[in-house]
Amino acid sequence: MNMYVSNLSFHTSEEDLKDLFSKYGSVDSAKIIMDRETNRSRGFAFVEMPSEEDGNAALNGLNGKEIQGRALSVSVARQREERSGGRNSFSRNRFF
DNA sequence: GTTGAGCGTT
Repeated sequence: MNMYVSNLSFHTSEEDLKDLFSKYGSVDSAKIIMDRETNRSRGFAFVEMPSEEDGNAALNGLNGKEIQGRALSVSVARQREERSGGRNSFSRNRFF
């Protein structure tokens, strides 16, 4: 279960997300996206959970949850890219 | 000590 967490506070850390999501189930990893050039938080993150039912529970439980002054926006993440073996750009069309 | 919609460096 890959989830997209947006509207984060700039003070929120990955551990904060792990702690929040772990209340609804085991969290595989939480990654806050930082600007690659400035290394500053971009205010959104991705959280991966091994269980989808726990993931949905966390999604429903944490979406709109106010943390550190900002209301979290949780949704199912898009597919980032084909993991490996992608040899042409046609693989990007996830609907085919 | 900066900012505020968004889908990530492999």
